[in-house]
Amino acid sequence: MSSSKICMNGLCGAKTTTQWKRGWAMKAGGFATLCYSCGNVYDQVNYCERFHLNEPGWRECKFCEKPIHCGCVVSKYLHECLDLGGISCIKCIIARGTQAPKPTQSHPNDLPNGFIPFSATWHPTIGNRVNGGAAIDKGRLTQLTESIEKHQPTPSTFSLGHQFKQDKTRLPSELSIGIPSNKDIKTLFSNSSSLFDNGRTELGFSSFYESKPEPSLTYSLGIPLATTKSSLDPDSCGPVEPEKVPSFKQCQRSRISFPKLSKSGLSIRSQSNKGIASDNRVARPPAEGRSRNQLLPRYWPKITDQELLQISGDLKSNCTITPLFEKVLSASDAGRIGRLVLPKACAEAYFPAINQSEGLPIRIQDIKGGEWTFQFRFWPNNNSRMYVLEGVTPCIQNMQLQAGDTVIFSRLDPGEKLVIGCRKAAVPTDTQVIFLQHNSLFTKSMGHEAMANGDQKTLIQEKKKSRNIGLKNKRLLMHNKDALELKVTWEEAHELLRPSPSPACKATISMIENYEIEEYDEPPVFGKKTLFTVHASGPQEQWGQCDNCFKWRKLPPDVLLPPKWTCSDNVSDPERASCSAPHEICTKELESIFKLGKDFKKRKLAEGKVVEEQEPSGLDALATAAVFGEFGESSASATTRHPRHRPGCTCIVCIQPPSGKGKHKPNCFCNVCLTVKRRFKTLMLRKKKREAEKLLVVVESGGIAINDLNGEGGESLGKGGKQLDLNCDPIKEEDITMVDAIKIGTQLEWHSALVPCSTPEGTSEIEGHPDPPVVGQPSMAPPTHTPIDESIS
DNA sequence: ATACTGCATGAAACT
DNA sequence: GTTTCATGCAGTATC
Repeated sequence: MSSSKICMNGLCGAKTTTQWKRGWAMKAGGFATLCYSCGNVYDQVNYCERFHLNEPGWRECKFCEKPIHCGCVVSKYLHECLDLGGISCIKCIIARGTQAPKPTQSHPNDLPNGFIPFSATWHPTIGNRVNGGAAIDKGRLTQLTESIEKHQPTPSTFSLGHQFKQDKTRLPSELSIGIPSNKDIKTLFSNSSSLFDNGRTELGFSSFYESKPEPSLTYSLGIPLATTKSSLDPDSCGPVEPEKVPSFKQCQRSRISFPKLSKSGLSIRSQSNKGIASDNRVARPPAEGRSRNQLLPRYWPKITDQELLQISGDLKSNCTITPLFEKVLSASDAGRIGRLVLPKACAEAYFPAINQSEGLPIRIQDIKGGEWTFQFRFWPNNNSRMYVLEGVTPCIQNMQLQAGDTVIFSRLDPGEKLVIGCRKAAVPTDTQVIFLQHNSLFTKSMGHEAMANGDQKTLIQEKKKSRNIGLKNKRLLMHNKDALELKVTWEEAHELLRPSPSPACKATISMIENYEIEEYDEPPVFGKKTLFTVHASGPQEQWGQCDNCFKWRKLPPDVLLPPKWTCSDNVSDPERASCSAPHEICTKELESIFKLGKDFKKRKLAEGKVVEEQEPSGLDALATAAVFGEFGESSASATTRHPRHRPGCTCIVCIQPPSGKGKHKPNCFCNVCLTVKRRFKTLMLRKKKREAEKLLVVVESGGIAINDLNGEGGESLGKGGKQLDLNCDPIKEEDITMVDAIKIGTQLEWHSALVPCSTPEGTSEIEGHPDPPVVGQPSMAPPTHTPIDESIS
């Protein structure tokens, strides 16, 4: 359909509109006409068919002096108020019609002349119509109003615009009333794509899918919130076919001149049914604005009526507040950088249009009445824009917000002043997700995928959907203090893993880079937690607690306890294989041990920042543990490594010096560093000795000249002899040349020069070790193997 | 060394 | 495949 007529919507500006779309069927015959540009709806005589004004045209809201169209729901200055047959001025939000909250002061233009609220009608073409209904007189209107006040059932609304997008979530009963089927609508609107681009179509039809009372969000701050549970007389629903007759509830329509219920709202309630996010927030489509229908539901304001009233009360102003959108603060939003990323659609819909990247300063009021000035600007981004508010830190801090909390932007009318509000995140949100994710991971690692039951998955999905902290905030999640705590717990959990007690469960031992790897066909089980004490000069001890008498029994360090363990299982110490046996050491000493263990854990937590930076270097933690063992009288902590490698263990895995951040200093005298130095020195001396002997044999037999050795054997050291290839096994004599030995000796001297070798007394003996040396710093190649438990985690 | 700035990147969401 | 947006990062400014 095309014509050259001018759009009647004075704000459309589409004076040259040449294309008109066919809208829905008119009860008078034919089809409504839609303005291609603004989506405004006209019938064939160019005026809105919705309210059937006696005299089409514009009138003025005498309250706010804004022009009011004939009642066309797409009029910029006329709020949708279809649900109960009323209209409201979008500027002053004072509604008139059957369901308007009664203003404390009468609107001068109350029930304008000629205004007749619509009611549902039946149209032979598209079935029940819930808009553009029959004309009724004022007497009938009064009657309806009384009926509404009498019944007050639970209204709900649904808008067609949403229906198209959110078809999947509609309740089965949703279209049981006089609403065209999707097919009908799609047919009718097959050429009306722009209709959904400007957010107007949603005003055209209403439906019902919520059973919960949804109060109107039409507020005037000077007006007490009226209870808007309401109804219409079923008669007003107009003639409909019996099988299509809407229920009483369906027939009435809540008067929403504001963001209405949405799919999201429903979704949230579904969540609440599952015990998550159990608030009664309902996401509402945003208020009028440019491209408002493009706003993602997650940005729809989920502000409760009480909160709105609270804000209204806080502002102590006789104004109307309109929630526009909200956003969950990301880590970067709430961070010190002071930049709040605005959803593009929201920024373009509700903030001033800006052409320059620098943007412009924008004043936003908080709910306490304080004024903040932010820089509203954008950055070019992939042929698009990224809108930010700069300088929000003071405001965020003032409101004591952090990542995960929500800021809500609203508009204060008259004056179109922006207001920023907030909502704190629910407490369990983050940890819940982390726990579940960890739980899922853990389950998986144990080979128990089946254990990740549907509830958990659902829970995770729900949380993901809710996006309180989105997936893009993984880092935030893991840097959370709770997460750190959890991480430690996770490591501890690893420690408790035991091979399945099943007799059929036998270990398959394979060698990977000279390390024994035990593999089991069956998933591990949790063992009993024990405590280890490490003395600098003595052997490490393990302590296990009896499940019966709760006494602590000393155990050999390599014993792994089953989940249930009692004194009678203490085969290693027959004297204390009974609960009646006394404690091995006095209670005070035990307390001391446990306190040290706790202190160690506390310290670990306190060093969370360091842990963050160093993660996932569990070896560093081991080194720390080793230091702890050396300098403390004794230490007790749960090992965080493979069960075989306890604190104090000096095997090649555990003694690897730290690398990267958190390196030990050259003059560090910790157990790890001293052991490494000692072993390296011993090894090199032994090599020197062997090579000298070999050379002697060669020289004596008139063999190879020394210079010739440079060509082959020297390669592994590099031309400058500065690089040492420790991937070769230095024990293999055939790989070592005299030059190698000399150069290695030089390396050792150089290393010694860096690290004053002040070997403690009693540790100066030459020590051999079957493992190849792995030295981290400063010029050594990193170890090539992956520690066992790191590969697990 | 630290803070600020403007853009780039890539995962996730969306179409 | 495209868009959005959280965050990284390099260059620059400031202390």
